[in-house]
Amino acid sequence: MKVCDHEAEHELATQKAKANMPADEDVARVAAAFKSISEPCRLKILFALRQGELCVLHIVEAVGGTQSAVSHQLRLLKANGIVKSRREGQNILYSLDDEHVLAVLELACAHLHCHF
Amino acid sequence: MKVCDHEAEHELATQKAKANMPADEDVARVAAAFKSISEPCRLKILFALRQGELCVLHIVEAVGGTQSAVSHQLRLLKANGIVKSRREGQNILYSLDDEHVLAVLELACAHLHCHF
DNA sequence: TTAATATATGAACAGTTATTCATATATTGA
DNA sequence: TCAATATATGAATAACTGTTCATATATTAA
Repeated sequence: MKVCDHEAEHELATQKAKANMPADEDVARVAAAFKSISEPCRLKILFALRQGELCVLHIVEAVGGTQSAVSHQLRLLKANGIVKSRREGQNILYSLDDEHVLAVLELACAHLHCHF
Repeated sequence: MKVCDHEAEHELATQKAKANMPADEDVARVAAAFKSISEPCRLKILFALRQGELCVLHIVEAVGGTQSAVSHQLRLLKANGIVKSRREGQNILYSLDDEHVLAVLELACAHLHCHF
């Protein structure tokens, strides 16, 4: 069954692409991670957390929106391993989960020729 | 107006977070870029293109789904600067836009402790 | 224990998005 | 020019997701 007119040349690349395709379940994990940082509201939270730990109301102050909305978004970010949190008295302090998060942010900005 | 009980300590971080927050328009661009690589179908396309240039029907073969769905997704990826394309005869050959794309993919996998 | 502060969460609605279907455009060979 | 192959796209529907509102939980101070 012919697929296109350059079968011979690209057959190998197609075979390799199929062979190296991660399992659906792994693709879903990566997709979920990216999805969690793909909404403006959540992305703003990450930009805010570049400064270090912040409690929820300070995040609300920095990114705008309601306490409830920010809290929902923080839960999603945490569930996807993008941020982590610890309690300190009445406050929950959030921070970026690890250095990968900041690195991905910076790569994306470089790709888009941004500088912040 | 008191926000929480550690005002003094974190006041500075909050101020810096607000001062360094990119403009809404820039946040939206970054968000759009991440959103375009946050769906399993589109992510599979990127994984396939790690092997190099592939025509549409070969991509369809590698990632599954219909020709139409893949074509719609490719358009989105291209509009967001994630992939590029060139015509060769009857075929359109797609490839990753630049090295940042692969780097982001690899960082994400590292973050999730994947190895592919 | 009671009041105040900080954070989290369930349900519902509104807006967004992926897929499908039918069809259109573009290139090539006969 | 006609047929075949490869790719793209508009419209419609179905599924998903973010926000809001009301309320719940947790910590601290009095």
